[in-house]
Amino acid sequence: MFVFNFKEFECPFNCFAEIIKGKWRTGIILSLSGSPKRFSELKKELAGVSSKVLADNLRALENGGLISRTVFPTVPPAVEYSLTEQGQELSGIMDSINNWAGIFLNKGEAVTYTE
Amino acid sequence: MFVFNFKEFECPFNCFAEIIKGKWRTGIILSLSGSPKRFSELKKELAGVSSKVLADNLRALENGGLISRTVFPTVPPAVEYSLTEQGQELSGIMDSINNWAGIFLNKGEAVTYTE
DNA sequence: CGGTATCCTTGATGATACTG
DNA sequence: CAGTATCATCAAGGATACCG
Repeated sequence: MFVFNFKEFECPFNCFAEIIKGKWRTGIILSLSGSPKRFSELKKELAGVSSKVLADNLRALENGGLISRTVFPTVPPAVEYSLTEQGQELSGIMDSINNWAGIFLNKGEAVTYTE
Repeated sequence: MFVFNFKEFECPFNCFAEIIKGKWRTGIILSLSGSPKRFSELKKELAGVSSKVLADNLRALENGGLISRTVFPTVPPAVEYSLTEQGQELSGIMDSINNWAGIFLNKGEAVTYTE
């Protein structure tokens, strides 16, 4: 699998777009902003994601320095994912986004589309 | 073509993800945040986009209330796209994103934008 | 438990041609 | 000028099977 290096972008916004790209990465960041989680916990929380796709995206975010992966050498193995410092800053940005979109959605109720 | 209604999302972040979805919508918003632009100007600025894809995305953003489309009944026809009030608020959010990503790209050091 | 390895589907994008 | 109509392409995502 090809993992793009986020840091190779010239344009900051293209970099951001790559980071949150696809159907699952935003959910991963949001979930980990609550607390560190194990692979199976993430898979349960992100209802519908397959192991392959979840692993692919976790690898991309880890490679980009936004999350970190800690292996506990127990039997059976336990792996914990958490946000790095940069990942936590990103989750702050996502809070702003969440606020804006929340307001946007409420304004939407005032709009009447008569069809 | 199917145009999703942004306002139908429950989750604000999914709503935002849908709004900026794909390769071109962020560029459209950023371009229009500078000044209103005509179809051909946008196409020139977003190097590589096809008429079809540009039109599809403009339609989606217009439908979502983020940009507005004004037709001047001249010959040949002139059409101007601009941000709505909600679109301008979104571009403010995108500025925050741009700042964060700029810092991220410089590995955590403060970025100074001297203009 | 936490993944990989394959194969397949699907939808966004791109190329090209055409039009009021 | 500002699109629409078709068709082709390609990578993200999903299904399933398997493994240390």
